[in-house]
Amino acid sequence: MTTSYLSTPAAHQRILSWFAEARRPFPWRDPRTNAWGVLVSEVMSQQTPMTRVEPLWRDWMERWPHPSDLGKEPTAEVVRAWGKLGYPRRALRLRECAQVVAAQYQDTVPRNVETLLSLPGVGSYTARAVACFAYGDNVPVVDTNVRRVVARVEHGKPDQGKPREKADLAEVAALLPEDSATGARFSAALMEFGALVCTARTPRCEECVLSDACAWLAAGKPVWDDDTHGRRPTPQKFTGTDRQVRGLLLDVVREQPGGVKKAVLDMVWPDAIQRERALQSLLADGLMECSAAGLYGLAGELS
DNA sequence: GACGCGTGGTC
DNA sequence: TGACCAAGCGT
Repeated sequence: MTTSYLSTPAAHQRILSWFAEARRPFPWRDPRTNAWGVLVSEVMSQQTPMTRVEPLWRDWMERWPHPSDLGKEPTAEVVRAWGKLGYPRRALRLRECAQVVAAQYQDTVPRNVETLLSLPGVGSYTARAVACFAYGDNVPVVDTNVRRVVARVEHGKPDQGKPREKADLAEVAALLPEDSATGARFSAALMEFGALVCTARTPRCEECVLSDACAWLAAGKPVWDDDTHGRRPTPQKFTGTDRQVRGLLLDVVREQPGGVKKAVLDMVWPDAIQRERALQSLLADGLMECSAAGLYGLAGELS
C-alpha cells in the first residue's frame, strides 16, 4: 500500500479551499433543498451533464415537490417531462422509486445507504450521494470523477480504468477526513474538482491546487499505463444502434399525445428488422404502449 | 463482468 | 468531422 496524499489534512485543506471558491451554485446544493430534490438531481445526472439537468430539475421540483406527487403521475407525463435528458428508463425508475418512498417511507427519502440501495434506479453511487449531500453523512461517494482524480494523483495513471466496486469504495473511504461534516464537504469537493479541473480530456493542470503532489503530473502525464496497457472501458457506440432507433421512435410519440399509426413509426428508420426490435423493446420496457385500435404512444396515455 | 441504454456539446 | 465525453444502473 503506497502512502496516500489525498488522505492528509494538507490535501483536504487545499481541495476544500478550492471548492469554497469554485463550486457551481446548482439549486440542489442550496441548503433548503431536501433529500427528494437531491435524489432527483442525482438520477438526472447519471451519464448526463449537470448543465443540461438544471432547467429540467427546476420544472420537476415545481411540479412534483414530494415523491408522492410524482408517484401518482401517469408514466406518459413523466416520460414527456423527462424531455431529452436521455436514457428515459431512468424516468420510469424514478417514478417507481417515488412510489416506494411514498408508500413505505412516509414520503421521506431514506437516509440509510442500504435502504437507499433497495430503491429502483438507485445504485452504489446515487445511494451514497444522497446520504452524503442530502444528509451530510461521511460516506465514500465514488463516481467517475473521483476515481479519475485518485487514479492520477495517487497512482500516476492517466485515467480511472475499470470500476472495482469494493476496492474503489475502500480506497476512497480511507481518504475521508475524520470529522463527519468536513468529510461530507470533501466528497462533494473531490467530485467537483474532477469535473472542473482534473477533467478527462484536457485537465487544467496549470490551475490545479494539487499539481506539486500529483503522481501523474510528476510522471510526465503518460497517456497510458505500462502495466494495464491503458485499457479503457468499452467505448460506447451510438450511430446505427438500437439505442438510436429507440430515440427516434420515442421522439415521434413524445410529440403525439394521441398516439400514431404504425406507418408513422415506419418512417423513422429504414431497416424493418431493427425498427421492430427497437419498438418491441420500448413496449417491453414500459415506455410505450399499443392501443386496441392499433395506435402507438407513450405508455399510459392511450387507454 | 460485459453489455445495453439517449442525447447534445466539444475539439 | 467524427470520435470522445458526460455525478451510472440493471441484467
